[in-house]
Amino acid sequence: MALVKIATFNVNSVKSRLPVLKQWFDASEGPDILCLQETKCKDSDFPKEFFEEYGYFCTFSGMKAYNGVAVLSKFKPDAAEFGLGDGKAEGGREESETARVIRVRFGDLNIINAYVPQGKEIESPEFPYKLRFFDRLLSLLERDYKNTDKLLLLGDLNVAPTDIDVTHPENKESHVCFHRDVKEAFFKLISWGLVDIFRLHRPGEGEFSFWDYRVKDALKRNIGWRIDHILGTKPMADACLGVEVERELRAMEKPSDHTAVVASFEL
DNA sequence: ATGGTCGACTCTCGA
Repeated sequence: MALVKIATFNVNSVKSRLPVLKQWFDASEGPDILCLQETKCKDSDFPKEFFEEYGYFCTFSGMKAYNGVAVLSKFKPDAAEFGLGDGKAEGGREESETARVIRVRFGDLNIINAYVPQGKEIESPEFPYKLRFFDRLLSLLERDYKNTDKLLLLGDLNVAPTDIDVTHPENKESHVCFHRDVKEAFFKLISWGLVDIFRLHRPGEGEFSFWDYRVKDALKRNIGWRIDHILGTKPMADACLGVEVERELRAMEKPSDHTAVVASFEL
């Protein structure tokens, strides 16, 4: 049995976020497993050495300018896979899908780090693509895992599933991260056998992971969204001791618009 | 309050 801290953080460019990450790692021990999204750099540019100095093994898959995911871990992964693995990437989207999903296994612990497409606008082709992406995540769970496995699905899922996950739900019904169709897709995924572990430990209002750069004093006024998620099977929910939202990272110089969410497990 | 910024890459797009 050991305490294992597992985190998700949309960094909006890993290279520009190194000072924030450095302060975080220096101030505390740093999570044991850190899932990043929107690293925005190709694999040859990934700042591997930075993370290795803090004792992390690096598993990453990126592309120039957009998307990109990474799993930094204090344990060496036993296996790693990229993308949804269903051979169904639509024309021209192969590269971006590989840069949106990483699956890593440590013994019997399975981690899926996902950056779900944002969806642009309801009337755009990107929105139905986003909905299909959720369906394909569900197919991946059905295909490769059991809901009795130790499994976490975490990352920027670009959906605020309930009214308390946004600041003003009444005017967000046509937002791609709050439309009923995307909430339905989220709950369909959940119903496979996942628990919203973040929400389980933080049931109150005002628990957000993202504060838009464009909203004046968004962090101070706490105008945000809960779109970064830590979902897990029941064995993982049972093993979770607590969840922390690292608001201080969002308050630092040159923050990401998202912050890190960290769950502690007794595994 | 996705209006207002930020990051990557050419100046405009994506979030």
